[in-house]
Amino acid sequence: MAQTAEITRSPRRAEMVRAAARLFSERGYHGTSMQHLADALGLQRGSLYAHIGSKQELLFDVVDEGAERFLERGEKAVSMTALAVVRLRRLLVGHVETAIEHLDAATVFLNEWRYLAPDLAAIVQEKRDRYEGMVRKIVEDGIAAGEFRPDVEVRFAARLVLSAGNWTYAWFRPGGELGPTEIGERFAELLIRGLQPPGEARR
Amino acid sequence: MAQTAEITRSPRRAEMVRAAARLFSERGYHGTSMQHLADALGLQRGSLYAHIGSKQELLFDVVDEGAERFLERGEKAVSMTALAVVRLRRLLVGHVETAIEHLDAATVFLNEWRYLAPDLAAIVQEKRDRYEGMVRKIVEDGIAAGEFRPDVEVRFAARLVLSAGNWTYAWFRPGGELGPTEIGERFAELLIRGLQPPGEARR
DNA sequence: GGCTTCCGAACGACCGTTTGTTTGGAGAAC
DNA sequence: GTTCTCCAAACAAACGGTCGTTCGGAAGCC
Repeated sequence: MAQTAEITRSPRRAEMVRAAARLFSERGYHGTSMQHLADALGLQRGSLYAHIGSKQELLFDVVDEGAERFLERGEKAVSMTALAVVRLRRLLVGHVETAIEHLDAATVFLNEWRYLAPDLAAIVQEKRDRYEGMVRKIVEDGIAAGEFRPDVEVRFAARLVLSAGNWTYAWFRPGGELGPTEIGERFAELLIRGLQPPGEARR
Repeated sequence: MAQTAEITRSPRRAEMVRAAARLFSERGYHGTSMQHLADALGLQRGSLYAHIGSKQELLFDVVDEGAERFLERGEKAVSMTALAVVRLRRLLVGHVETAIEHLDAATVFLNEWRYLAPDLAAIVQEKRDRYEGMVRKIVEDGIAAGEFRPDVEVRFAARLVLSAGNWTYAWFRPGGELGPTEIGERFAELLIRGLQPPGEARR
């Protein structure tokens, strides 16, 4: 064979994954052709295959990289020795920071992962579940410790928290008045305290 | 010309828009071919063009239909004569209900609208802004009336509310234990009261 | 007959991928 | 210092297939 497409992680390959992350996030997976990617790197279409196995493999690399980053930050937050409120705040700030620092990969991770083939999707699904489990753990701890209302439904609250966090950077534009950290903090604040003033009777 | 692609809304055409909504939501706009659509309707590829002008036109119809439904429900909620808390609750319940009743169109409205050509995207953007404005209005009213904390940032809170609402049906599966109305209500509850018990000191 | 609806073939363009070959340079051998 | 060998990187061309769209004509129905 003329060229072997090994699984090696060369620096050139990393460049390609990065370029793919940007294109996939802008145009979507199916909206991005290998021609687009080749153009972005100043290459011929076919030359890409000296470094990658397939377009699908490229998608997996981008998505998995995104997942790993969230997991890393999340684990730090859950394993802290602190009040649930503090840990939740830390996780949310980390979440938003990670998402915005790697906006392309995060966008692809959220919007395009469903185009992964079943076996690859399963790997990512497991990591998503693990992450959601972290949020649930914190909420559970908070209820047990009396920091959160005893009547909040754990699974529901966790989903809501992630939902809000995941949509946040759909409207984030770099150069706005608020940085990632500020957004994360306000975000946690609002979720923990709610819109109502403290002590307000329930309506 | 043999076939005129008018702007008429025939019943057959509506069928096509509905089928397109389902396919676009499942496979994405670029991941759906006219062949897929023709198969779903038991037709030949070319036959579709007796009813529609282009694939892009089909996307616009699906997205715009989704937008209109949200606006209709939203307007009912803002224009109510009631406490801001009540109106917010009503808007959120309506939002989730609408989204789930028309899950396909809502999904396309959220995930695929960015593939609209600039002039069509602008029309949808205006409607999105209008909807966001409604949420902002309610939050503003709530602050003015003392129902919400005076220090909540209106634009930020509104975005957060919509963010959470928009991701909610990404994980909604029909036949689960909770229906759309229940989800909407719990959703509003959590956003208004927060995770913390009432009267809890701020940490 | 006129209308709507669809078929079936064709259009040029582009898709992701494979292939054989060329290129430029690094390292060893002389 | 010149040759020779080797290798990774990229090129250019082609593969079979699919893309969205057009169009002439054939049915079916009023």
